[in-house]
Amino acid sequence: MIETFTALADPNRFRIVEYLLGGARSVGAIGEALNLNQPQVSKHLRVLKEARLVDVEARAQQRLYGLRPEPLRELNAWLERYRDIWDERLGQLDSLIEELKTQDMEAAQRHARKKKG
Amino acid sequence: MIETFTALADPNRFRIVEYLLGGARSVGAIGEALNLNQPQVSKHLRVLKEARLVDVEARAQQRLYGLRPEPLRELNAWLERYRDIWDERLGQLDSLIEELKTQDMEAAQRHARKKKG
DNA sequence: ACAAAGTATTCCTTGACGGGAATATACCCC
DNA sequence: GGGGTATATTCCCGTCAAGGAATACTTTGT
Repeated sequence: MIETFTALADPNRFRIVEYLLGGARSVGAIGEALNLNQPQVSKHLRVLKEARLVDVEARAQQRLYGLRPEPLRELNAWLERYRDIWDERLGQLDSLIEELKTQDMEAAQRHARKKKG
Repeated sequence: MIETFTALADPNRFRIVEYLLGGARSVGAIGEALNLNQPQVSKHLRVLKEARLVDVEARAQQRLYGLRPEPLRELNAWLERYRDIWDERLGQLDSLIEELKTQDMEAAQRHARKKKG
């Protein structure tokens, strides 16, 4: 998780990731598109690869780098644990909403029991 | 976005955020719980505050720090743009699935046309 | 085998960041 | 208002990471 954040914390690496959203690209293409020197592109891609954010496919003498899903999934899973904080609901209303839900469920149960009994 | 990643990239700041998931806490409580010296806690909280990940509430001479939703929401929104990559589907199977869906739709259309005609 | 294209690695320098220690600031209570 | 508590800030130092330049490696085509 921290490695993911570290990898994405660098502006140029972030740009690379954003760029790769358009599909896998070669090192040269990335450098040209983002106006970066080739060595720095390779170095950033190394960090991204170690963070499992990208993988490589050899294509002749080129290397095509593309995004990988795992770290993004983990990021999403991590974020889920904070749902109570960032989700639409404004916190204060939480308990109220939960209360209403509970009331609904209780009402439904009463309803079901009535039918049965 | 990058500021969010930067803030969360530091191990101790990450730990602080995780700890605050349990609710707002004072600087002293954070330091004690995570075994950090008070000045470093204050410094990390400063970074987190500038990244809008936390806010402060004065309580006597204590300061209660709590999580804020905005950056987490932004993170979620950013992640959404990568859904095609990290969502359940395993990438390679994507086109196949899309194909099947299309076939289903075509079948449904044929079906509908038959009924109509 | 050689030349060229594409990429990776190394070396160096510099700036930013985190931790420790000391100090400053704000608030409370008597 | 002085002393104590809680937090913020400053200074210093060591480390680490990013960029530039040069170089090494690998694959391809002839």
